[in-house]
Amino acid sequence: MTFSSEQEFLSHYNKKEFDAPLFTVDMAIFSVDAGQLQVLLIKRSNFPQKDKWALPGGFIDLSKDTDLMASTHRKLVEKTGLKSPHLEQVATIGNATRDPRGWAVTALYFALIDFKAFQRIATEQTEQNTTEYSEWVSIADAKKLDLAFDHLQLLDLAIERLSSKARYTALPVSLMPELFTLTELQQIYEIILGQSLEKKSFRRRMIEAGAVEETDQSKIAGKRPAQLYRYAQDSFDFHFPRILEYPRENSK
Amino acid sequence: MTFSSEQEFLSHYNKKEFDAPLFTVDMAIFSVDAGQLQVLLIKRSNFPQKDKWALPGGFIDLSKDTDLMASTHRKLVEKTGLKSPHLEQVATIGNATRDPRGWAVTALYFALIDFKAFQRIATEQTEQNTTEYSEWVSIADAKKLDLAFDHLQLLDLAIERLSSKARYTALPVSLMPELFTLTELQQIYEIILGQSLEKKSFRRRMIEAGAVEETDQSKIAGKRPAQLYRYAQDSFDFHFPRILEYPRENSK
DNA sequence: AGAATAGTGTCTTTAAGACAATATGGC
DNA sequence: GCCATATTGTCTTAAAGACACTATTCT
Repeated sequence: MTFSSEQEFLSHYNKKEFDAPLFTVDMAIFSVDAGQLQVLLIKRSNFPQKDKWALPGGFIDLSKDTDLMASTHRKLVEKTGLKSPHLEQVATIGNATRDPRGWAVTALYFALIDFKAFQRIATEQTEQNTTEYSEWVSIADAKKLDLAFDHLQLLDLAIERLSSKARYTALPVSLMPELFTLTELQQIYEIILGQSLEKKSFRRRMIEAGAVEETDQSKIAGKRPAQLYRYAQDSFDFHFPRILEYPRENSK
Repeated sequence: MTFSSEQEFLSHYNKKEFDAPLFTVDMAIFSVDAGQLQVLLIKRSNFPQKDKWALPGGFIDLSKDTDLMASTHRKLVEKTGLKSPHLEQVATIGNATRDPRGWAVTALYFALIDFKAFQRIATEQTEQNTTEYSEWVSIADAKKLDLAFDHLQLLDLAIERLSSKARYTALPVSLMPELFTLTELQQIYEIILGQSLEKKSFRRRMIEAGAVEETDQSKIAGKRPAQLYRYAQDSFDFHFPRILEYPRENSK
């Protein structure tokens, strides 16, 4: 059948005639608590892979979601109640075997949220509007679970992206509350990178590159009070001029 | 309807019951010729957007393609005849308005190929097995065209990824033949970055980081013969320790 | 005073940028 | 010898790493 115009073509077009892959979005929602990087997992309440732990995600709602980011954002709000955390696409994985229902594609995102803010919201909305049970799991524990589908691999991709971006961006600031001390921020970086950082270099880098700015407040928590800083850039994707190095050989 | 086992669920599952977005892969195939970055565009021979220039791409073949990369690779081979160029995912874009047929998602890739190798293959297989007309277009020209769908935006994304990776990886080497001179390689970098680079810094960087290695051959092309080098890493994703800087203020 | 945490001084190191100088081969 | 292009020498600069030192508060 041939058509003489775009309009005529479109009026005859029926996408159900074609075999399309399943398409979902999945996300790794990260947070830091108890000195460890945590990820929010849900327990699947439906087939397939019922009762397994999985990354939150699901199908696009073609009538509600205007674009991929909006769809992911909607799911994130449903799970956490948080409106504007950092959300970023990691990769898109698709193959014939990852889902027993058939050829399936997933767009993988990761989100970074402040654990304290999540707790505040979670206690407010006592009744979660989700039927799925969810839980924060440390990365170390998550890697030991038998996650649904290829979600272990997806989780690895997301962690790798996060830690590689922590080497040259201010991204980890999005895991912090509005005001924070540089020591607190450094601890978050160290958890993400799995490596300890030089205090002086870290502070100099943050301040001199203009990533953070002093506030007039300080935080008293036992010992010497610490200066509170706030993030001083528009985007968490702020790039430092250089990468954080891996530890040098000859350091004691 | 409830199911008592995964098997029972799957035997009743019919994906056509659900409304899924259209899913395609698209790619920006880059090459350098005549001192300019070029992209391979095809002229669409079917509706929708018939007769418009577009990035090569299309639907997944669920029976032939094992995964997304394989599908993209197959399309790339169909267009260029080249088997193992660099191929990399850039991003996945999906929304309700980018395709008149409905909610559509595309996984965008870019490929880097040696223009000379392409010409050689193209003349070998005189009869291209593609019905679509394709043509190399310089980036400057491509940006002036009224490309199909949101392909102008996709092209921009791919170019941005390429040039940002040229700042800290050896990726542009994949646009070169097996053996090349450092001056030739530097020219490619300069075209991609749209910026001239310091000769000494460039050579030192390439050699000292171990990205390239001398061969015992040299190239005579008129004036002083130049040493031929080959790439000395496994992956084109080799990272240099630092980024190439933007030109300094006080340089003459 | 002592402990613990916050914050600074300052020397070293690494790799890039600037730019002048030298080398090689064709004509 | 002259020109064009290839290649090197070497000084400067930017920002990170190392590590010791000082500062502030609590008990």
